Amino acid sequence: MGPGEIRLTVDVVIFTIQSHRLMVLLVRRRSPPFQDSWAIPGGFVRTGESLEQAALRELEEETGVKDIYLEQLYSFGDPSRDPRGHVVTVAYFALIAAGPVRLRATADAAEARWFEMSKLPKLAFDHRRILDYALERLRNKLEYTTVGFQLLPQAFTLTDLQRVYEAILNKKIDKRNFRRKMALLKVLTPLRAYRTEGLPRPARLYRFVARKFEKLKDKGILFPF
Amino acid sequence: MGPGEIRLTVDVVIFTIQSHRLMVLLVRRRSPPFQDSWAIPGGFVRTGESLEQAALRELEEETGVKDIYLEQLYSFGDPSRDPRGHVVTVAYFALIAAGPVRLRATADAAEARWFEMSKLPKLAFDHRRILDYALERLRNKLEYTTVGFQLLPQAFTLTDLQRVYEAILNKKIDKRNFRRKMALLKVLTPLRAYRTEGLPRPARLYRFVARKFEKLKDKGILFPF
DNA sequence: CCAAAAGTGTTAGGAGTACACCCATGG
DNA sequence: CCATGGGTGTACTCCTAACACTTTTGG
Repeated sequence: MGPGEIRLTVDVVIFTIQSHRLMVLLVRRRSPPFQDSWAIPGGFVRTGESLEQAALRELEEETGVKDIYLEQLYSFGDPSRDPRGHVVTVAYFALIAAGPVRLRATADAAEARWFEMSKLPKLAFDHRRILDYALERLRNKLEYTTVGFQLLPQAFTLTDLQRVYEAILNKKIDKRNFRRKMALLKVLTPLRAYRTEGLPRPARLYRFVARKFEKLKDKGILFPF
Repeated sequence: MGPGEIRLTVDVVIFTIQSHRLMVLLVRRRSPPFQDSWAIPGGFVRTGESLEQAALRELEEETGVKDIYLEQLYSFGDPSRDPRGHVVTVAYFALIAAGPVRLRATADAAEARWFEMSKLPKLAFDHRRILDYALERLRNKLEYTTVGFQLLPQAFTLTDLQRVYEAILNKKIDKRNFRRKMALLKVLTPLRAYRTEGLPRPARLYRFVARKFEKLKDKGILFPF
């Protein structure tokens, strides 16, 4: 057996928020191994294609979305992870803003569905491990980057934002402390508009302003909730 | 061109400390492309071998060391990174305790040498980028993990430890603040012994005690120098 | 007027930072 | 006795965490 026999795939863990819950996109496998099991969307890397291009391609094939947050997660290469042979996968994770996403019908996967991260089905291959790792990374990044904002639409309320943090960290956060911290960070601009639908009292809408953020990392101001 | 034409390598960025300076191990290439250039040690992953096994194998081939700190860094897969074709590499970084390391003569690399991270030669492929990324990761990890201790022998003085932090972060740290923080973390046990050689006054030796550390991460006590 | 989510301030404790002098030893 | 690196404490600032009530609206 020579080195040429190793094959390379990318798998993309796609997160979003729905009803204040962290969701992940899974596809049902149509062929063996693990036929009919749920799996993280992914596929083989093509010759001449970068890893990130391959991940973006898989992402668009499944969801039709472009221009979203994408980050390399980790590479998994245990030779026994795929019964068909030695398949190394480079895992990515992607964040989609809360809201309806049209899932595409594809040739590869008959079915694609969002699952709550806290209610996962049995997964194919080592995909459960990949998902656990992705969640851990997302939790860590929440504390020192602005990934939290990537999961919201352009305009959102402070309560929306707090719910994102609570859903991912799986714990309650004090409302006053949360708002004070966000105010201190100065990465939010209040909009003229308010949200009124379904609310007893209108809630101010905000927008994330990325350019202000870079300096904060150097100043050590973070999000340690 | 099919997916089978992508080849997979591992490259291992091997750091150590010498004379209070952060050093990295490089090998001189004996064949094209980039013949005679310096490069990060690495090689093809073998079928049936895990990525970590491959990294450990390369590490041992170059240095003869085992049982050292090894962590996956990132995967680089730009199709133009190797002129011979599409070669994806999974980069690792390894930390070797300060002290003399016997570098092995190998078939692949005629020459292997330690270089100061601040005085690097021109490197083959995209290895400069990999090295920059490894240094960034090392700096970040220094602040919230115990990687700093991996670069020292079992017994060390507080000044030794401070020099490691200073070498990696490339800045002076206040001695009193550094020592107070280390005392607060309670991960060091003083030994009975002192170091006397070459010192005006003997310096207490310490040992790192890993078991005490895990809880600190949860408590949010870190190393933000 | 009642229910429900929006919005707001204070206090106490702990970590970070800046800063200067005495101590022990070898030559 | 002197040069050299080892070793120690204090004051201030700032962030964190805990905690409860008033406001605005729709029904």
